Amino acid sequence: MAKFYLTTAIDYVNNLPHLGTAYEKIAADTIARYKRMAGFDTHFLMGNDEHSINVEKAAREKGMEPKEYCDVMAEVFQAVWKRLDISYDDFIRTTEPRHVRGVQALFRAIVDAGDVYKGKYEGYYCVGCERFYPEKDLVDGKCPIHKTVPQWVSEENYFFRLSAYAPRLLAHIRSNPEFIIPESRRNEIVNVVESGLEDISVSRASVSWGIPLPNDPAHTVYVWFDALINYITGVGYPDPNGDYSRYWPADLHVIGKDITRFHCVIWPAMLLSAKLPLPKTVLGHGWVQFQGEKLSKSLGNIVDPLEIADRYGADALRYYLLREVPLSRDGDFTWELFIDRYNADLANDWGNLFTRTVSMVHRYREGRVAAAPPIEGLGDVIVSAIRDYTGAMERYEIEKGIEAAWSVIRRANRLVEEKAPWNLAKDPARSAELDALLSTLVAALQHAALLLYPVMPAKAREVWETLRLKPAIPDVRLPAPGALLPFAAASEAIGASKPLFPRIER
RNA sequence: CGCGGGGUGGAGCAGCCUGGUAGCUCGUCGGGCUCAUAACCCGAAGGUCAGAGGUUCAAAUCCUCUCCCCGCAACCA
Repeated sequence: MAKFYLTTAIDYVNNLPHLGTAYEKIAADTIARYKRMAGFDTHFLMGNDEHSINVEKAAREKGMEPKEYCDVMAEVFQAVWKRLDISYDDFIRTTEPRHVRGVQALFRAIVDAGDVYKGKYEGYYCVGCERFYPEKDLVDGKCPIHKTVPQWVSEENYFFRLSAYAPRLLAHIRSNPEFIIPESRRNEIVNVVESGLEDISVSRASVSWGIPLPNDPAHTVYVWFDALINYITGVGYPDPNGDYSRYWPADLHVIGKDITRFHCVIWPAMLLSAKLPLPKTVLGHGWVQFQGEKLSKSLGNIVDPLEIADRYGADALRYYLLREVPLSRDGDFTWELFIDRYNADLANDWGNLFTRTVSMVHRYREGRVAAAPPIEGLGDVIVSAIRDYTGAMERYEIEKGIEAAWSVIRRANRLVEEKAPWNLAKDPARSAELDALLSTLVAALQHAALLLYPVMPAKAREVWETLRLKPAIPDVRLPAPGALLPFAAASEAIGASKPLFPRIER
């Protein structure tokens, strides 16, 4: 069986999950669910990034040990992901022994390759920011944020010979168009690499909350270097067998556009140095704004995704984000648009098709659906919807996949008007026509639910269960091109009609 | 010359790479239906595709310039 290994960025534990982080996880989760449904041996990794001086500091401020603080945050994060129905297969924390071991092994490999050397890291350092500033970024010689005079600090550090990898990186990017998507991100990285790379500092002598260098335990691994390695330690590196041999290289890293440079330049260079295969694709998605403004701590508009999920359900939030915000672009969340989409698409189209169908099956046929094949070309509509859907999902164009599913829903709603079942029901001679129509509508619901399952797993399951379809939806596979799911002849009455998405009144 | 994204009927977008009747969803207006969550279905109105110049038989689509909006460069996916 073909495998598919995907990851999201691991989250820095100093920030709570917000709408933007949730978007990334939801998108990745939908891809993972789709891949499982398409028959791939799928492995979906997420995790938390727990090292660095800032984490240590945050912990101390709360009167906790760093590890203790990270434990609490790991619980918080995973509770949110669970609430949003994120189906990760594994959750890695960078303080785990398996990660520490792998980081040291990879670091060792890079040292052995001759790509690490000791140098002096120096510059203007702002204590408030905990970071160095290039001279050009200072304002009147002061930190642009704290307006204080930075210290001149110099520290012995280990450097990674990133500069040496520019030609190979460029060649790789050029000959593998799918390595960085969307294309705009790819062009950006090509520019960066073409303009030359500088070696980077990969250790800190002053930070104790980190992973000790294998070759010099007085230093710890720089947090970014440490974090990136999770993608291989998460599947068992350095053990060459087991999950590592099965899943690496990753098929997809889903990350935010701000960290594409780390993932498309530094990370592949590290792997090249260690002589490990590179990930197939890095997808740098855009931002979700809130009511037209960027989510930011300083603006104080960080949105808790659970607030939305608690009010209208995780599926509605998932739907909105995936339908409204293509991975390749920035998008916006506004309550007004959310309610529009919810009512127009979920309540009126899908939800209404569901209730009207279920209700007619009960009203006209005591809840029993006859085993009849789809009529009037609806089968063709479904077949082409599946084809469009698969093509879109393979390109990670989830919004287009959703549209394909909607083509089935719209056609089915139209079919009801065309056939006027309320008239068929009055004429006993047309009983067979009514049977055929009803089973066609059930087939439409069945296939729409299947296609929408990766996006809205809970609601798809609800449709599936009400219609008494078997096997259970997570076990169903996408039908082969040109084929339909086998029609599940009803041996029992279907469930009661109940709104899938109650309208939001305003 | 810091980097990037975008400007298409009231709103949000597709189309642009691979020039050739301007498409979709929502909203508005009119009609139909009654199975359904006042939902569904049909029809209509509404756009000189930011602006100027150029290439071409033909440009939203290619080239040049200009204007405007928004991100990044600073917590943050």
